[in-house]
Amino acid sequence: MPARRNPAASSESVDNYLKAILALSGPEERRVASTSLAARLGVAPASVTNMLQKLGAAPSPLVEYERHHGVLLSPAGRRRALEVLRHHRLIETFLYELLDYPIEEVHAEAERLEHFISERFEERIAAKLGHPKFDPHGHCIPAMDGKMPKQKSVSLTDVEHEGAFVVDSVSDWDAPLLKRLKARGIAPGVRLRTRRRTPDDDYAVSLGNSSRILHLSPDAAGAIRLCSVHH
Amino acid sequence: MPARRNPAASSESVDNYLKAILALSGPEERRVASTSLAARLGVAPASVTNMLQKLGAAPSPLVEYERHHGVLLSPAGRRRALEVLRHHRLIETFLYELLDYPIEEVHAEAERLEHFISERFEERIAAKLGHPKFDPHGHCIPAMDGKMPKQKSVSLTDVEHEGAFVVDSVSDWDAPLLKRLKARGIAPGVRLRTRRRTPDDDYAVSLGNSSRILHLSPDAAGAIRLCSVHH
DNA sequence: CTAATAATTTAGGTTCGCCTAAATCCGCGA
DNA sequence: TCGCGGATTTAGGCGAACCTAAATTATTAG
Repeated sequence: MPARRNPAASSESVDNYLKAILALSGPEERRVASTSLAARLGVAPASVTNMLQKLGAAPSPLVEYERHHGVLLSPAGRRRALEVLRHHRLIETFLYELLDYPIEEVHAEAERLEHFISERFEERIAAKLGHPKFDPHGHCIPAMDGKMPKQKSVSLTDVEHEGAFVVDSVSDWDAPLLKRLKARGIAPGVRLRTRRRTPDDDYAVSLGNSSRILHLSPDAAGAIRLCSVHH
Repeated sequence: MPARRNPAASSESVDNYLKAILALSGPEERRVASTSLAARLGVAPASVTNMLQKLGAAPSPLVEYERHHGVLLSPAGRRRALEVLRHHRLIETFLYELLDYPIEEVHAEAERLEHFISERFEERIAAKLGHPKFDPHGHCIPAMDGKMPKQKSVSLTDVEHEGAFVVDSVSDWDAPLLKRLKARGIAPGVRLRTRRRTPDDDYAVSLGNSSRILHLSPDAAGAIRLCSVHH
């Protein structure tokens, strides 16, 4: 008989759904709508529904899915998602630190490799890197037990008034955008001052001690997360 | 319209067919029978026929296939096969040299990753390793332009002095002998060091890093072909 | 409260890579 | 030359993951 495997077994595709749910459900673990998943994954909404039904109906489900009410990771699903995220961020760090990749290329490569590396590979690069806690974008790397300190940072879009911040991370979702921001000097660790927001969709900031003002689009602003530098 | 891709586009599966054909057609580039491919790939013969038909009928074919007469790599197919082989051997070297993998684990990991690394990854690990010419098993790594010096193997009976080798193949015409050798740890891929030959018909070798010495009969020695290891 | 609109699901179809079972082809011995 | 057996191909299917188009359900404005 043709060895049929567990329908909810991890596959590249399943991994990507789990990662997307993890990302979209945020720290409060909100339920995630299929439309947002579809947008994020670049597939048709109907495909999402299909997949979620499969993932939810498996003997040991990876998600908790209810028709018309979005989806949530099950404990097993969350575990797997965090493992893949750990892979992703470790690989990014590895490519950047040990293979001298340009920062804007690490995401795409990690995105492919994260699904295929073994436990041993994970363990070895983590060791070579000295068990890093942050990837080159400033994102926190989940520990092996799946725990991850919640990062408290704000999106630049949420900041309405003047203030001094440090760039905590820049979303690595959109490589060209990442590159453009880098070219303008915006990268993790950089100090940044916000201006009061007058026109609603113009984000004006200045970098370091410079008084030169940069104007960012809402898209760009949305990709930037900040930590305040008071006290 | 649903962006249908080139039917002969490279995929993990296609890569594996090409690799297998490359391996089985040998240095003289013999035509390869579907049965041997099926055996090597662990799939049904019918599946092989299917795949070969697709690969051969594509706009730019990767193989030259004729029904009932086996298959041969096209120039493009050979190029791709050598690229994947280069990936495989570079990755093995990388895992062994830079990530301190145990030698017996490098193959399985490389087998998965070879399909997914980018040109940049290839170039970077090659650079870090100093553009190695041989993998940790002693196999030659194809150059980027696809050229690869043909490896010439020697019979153990022709080796008179000490040296480090890799078992290239063990003659299979004498099954019991083959089995006995395997039981003693001698099989293709195994690293083997020869001793100086003092009595004319005693072949003394040791395996891997072990210092234990095995004594082989002329018959056994004649069945073993070796490649030298140029680290 | 109802109707329009937006989100979601169902139904039916595709490609890929694999499988089994049933032809068919080819070379070799009688 | 005939026919037999092994090698190979054809025919018909399956599951995964995707798609479009056509329901259906939820939400929200009037």
